[in-house]
Amino acid sequence: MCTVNLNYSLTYEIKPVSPYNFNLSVRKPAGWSLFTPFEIYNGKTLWTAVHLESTLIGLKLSSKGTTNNPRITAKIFLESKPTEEKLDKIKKLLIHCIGAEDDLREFYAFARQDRILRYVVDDLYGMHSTSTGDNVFPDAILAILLQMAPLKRSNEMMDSIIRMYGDNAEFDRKTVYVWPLPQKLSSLNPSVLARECKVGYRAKRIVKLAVKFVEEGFPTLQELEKLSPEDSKTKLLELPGIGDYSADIINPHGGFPIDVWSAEVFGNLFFGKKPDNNRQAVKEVKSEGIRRWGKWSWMAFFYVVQDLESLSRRMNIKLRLA
DNA sequence: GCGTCCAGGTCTACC
DNA sequence: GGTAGACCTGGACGC
Repeated sequence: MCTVNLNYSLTYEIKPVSPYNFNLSVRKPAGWSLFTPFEIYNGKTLWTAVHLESTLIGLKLSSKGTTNNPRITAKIFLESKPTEEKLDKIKKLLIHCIGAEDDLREFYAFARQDRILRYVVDDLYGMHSTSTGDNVFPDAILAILLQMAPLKRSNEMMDSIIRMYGDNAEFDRKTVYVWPLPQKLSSLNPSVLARECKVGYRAKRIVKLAVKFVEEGFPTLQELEKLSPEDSKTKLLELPGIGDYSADIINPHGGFPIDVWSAEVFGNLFFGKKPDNNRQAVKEVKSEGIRRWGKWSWMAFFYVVQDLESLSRRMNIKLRLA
C-alpha cells in the first residue's frame, strides 16, 4: 500500500451529450462502481480516483444539471501541476471514461421497438456505459476474479487485492483506494498472493497477466477501440486467464458476456423459462442475444442487468438478481 | 459439527 | 479440433 497526497487541484465543467443521468451513470443500480469499489458517493457527488496517463488522479464529480440538460463540475487532484499537454489528455480521457460523449438516441430508437428493451430504457433513461480508465489491467483482474466464484466472494477477493497492493489516494479530506498497477503485482510470488488475498488458483493467472503487461506492454482501451471489434477481442484473448467471457467484459467495443448466471437470466427472457442446465445453455443464449440485438448487444446486456428487479415485475418473470 | 457439492471460466492434456 | 478434468475457497445444504 502506497499513500499519495494529491494537493494540486483544478476545476472545470463537463457538458455530457443529453440525455445523461449522472446518478445512474456514475453509480450503476446493480452496484457497479465507476473506477474503484472504494469510491465515495453521497447521491450528488462522487469522490473517486484512478490512474490516467500513468498518473494517479483524485476526482470530485458533482452534478449541476438535469438528465436533459446535464452539466458536471469536475475537480481533479494531482500530486503536482501537470503540463498543459498532459492536462488536456487527462481531461479528454475523463470525458471519455464517464461516457459523456456517447449519444444514446440511436440505441433508444432501436430499444423502443424491442419487447424487452423498451422497459429498461424507460426505467434507466439517461444511463451511460462507462469505462474504468485507459488501462486494460484493472478490467482484466476483475474478469479473472469473477471466474468460478459467487459475486460476494469475487468482491471480497477484489477488495483484498486493492487494499493490499493498490495505491491510496488522499485528496479533499477523503481517502480512496485504487487498483494496483501491473508493476506492483508482476514481481509477486503467486503463492503469496493466493494466501494473502485468498484468490486461490487465480493468483497464478493474475501474476502472469501482470508480467505480460510489464514485459510486453498492451494496447490501451482507446487503442483497442480503434481496432475492429473482432481484432480487439482477438488481442484480448492473448492475455493469460482471459477467455471468451472475460474478453467480452473488457472489450471496449462491447460484447455479450454470457456466463452461468446471465444464461439463466437471458434464457428466461428469451425463451420464457429457466434453462435446464445454465452452463450448457451459455452458447445458445449468447448466440440468441447477438442475433436479436446485433451491434446493440452490449448496451442491451448492460441495461438489462441493471434493471432486473423492475424487469421481473414488468414482464412477470422471476429473474435471479445479481 | 462434518462431508459434499458447486459457483458470473479458463487452461491443458488427452484423444 | 473437440472435450473431460483440474483448479482455490467458502457458503449452502443434508445428515
